Amino acid sequence: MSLNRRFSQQKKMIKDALSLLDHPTAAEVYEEIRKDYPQISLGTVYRNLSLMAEEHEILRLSFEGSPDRFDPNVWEHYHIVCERCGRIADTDRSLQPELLSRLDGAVEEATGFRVSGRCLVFRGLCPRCREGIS
Amino acid sequence: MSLNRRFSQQKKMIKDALSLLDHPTAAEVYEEIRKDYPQISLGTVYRNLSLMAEEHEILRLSFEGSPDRFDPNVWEHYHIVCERCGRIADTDRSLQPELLSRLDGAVEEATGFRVSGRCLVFRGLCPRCREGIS
DNA sequence: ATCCGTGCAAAGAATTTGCATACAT
DNA sequence: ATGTATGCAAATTCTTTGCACGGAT
Repeated sequence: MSLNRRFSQQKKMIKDALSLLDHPTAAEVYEEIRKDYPQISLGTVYRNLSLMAEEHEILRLSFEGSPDRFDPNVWEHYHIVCERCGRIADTDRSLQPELLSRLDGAVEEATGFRVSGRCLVFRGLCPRCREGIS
Repeated sequence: MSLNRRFSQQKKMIKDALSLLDHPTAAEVYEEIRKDYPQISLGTVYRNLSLMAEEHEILRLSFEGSPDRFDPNVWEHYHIVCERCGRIADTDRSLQPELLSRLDGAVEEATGFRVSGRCLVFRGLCPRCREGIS
């Protein structure tokens, strides 16, 4: 049942924009590509991003109050959003596996669910925005 | 500058539906209320939910692939979604404050952000869906 | 009597989809 | 030659908003 997917120049441009832009929305990817290739269509951007996310080639991220964002880093990792400027940073290296499995264990015990993954989004102030506040 | 908000029957129905339905979407709240009060309008449901969320009277939750959901429990708490049936459960009591502050601390150290909150969504299989799988 | 909240419908934002053509295989 | 992927535009889905009217204060 797996379809034969072809290589396309547009898909490559989309992946490039993804790495360049850090956690962009589809519209941001579209605008970036348009600089070099104005005939790109927003539908193509959405189509490729959705397909790649389905195939786990990239991640689709959902943040409250913003359109979906996309991430070429498919390793499970987590994010923190600056509540002042909206900047998004990865928290990967900060979360020891030991801490996560204790967390999962606690959740499993309390809910009876079997945990297979997590989506952790922290909120806070980024270094730049912390200056001049206190 | 705070406006005088009035009491309305509709707002009460919406809060009632919220507690009844666990993590419903606006459309689900709307359908529930329509059973008893068919003239309710979806706009009114959205208007009230958005206002209440802004005033921190309820929470607005964003899950990937689903419209926003609403929660009358305003204490910071977390959720787990069944990847088979979509059921959403709370994980509150399971997460010891000690574990969370270690998590926050690790994130702060790695990112330089100051953490002020988190939105934790776990993924897994609910007890019902685990049966008959292995 | 005032003026906020409602119902309705239209507008708006985000995303998906149908179709004819272009292009990778 | 075949059949996906594209560009375009229309369609969907989710959510917000403008306006005249009804209801809470």
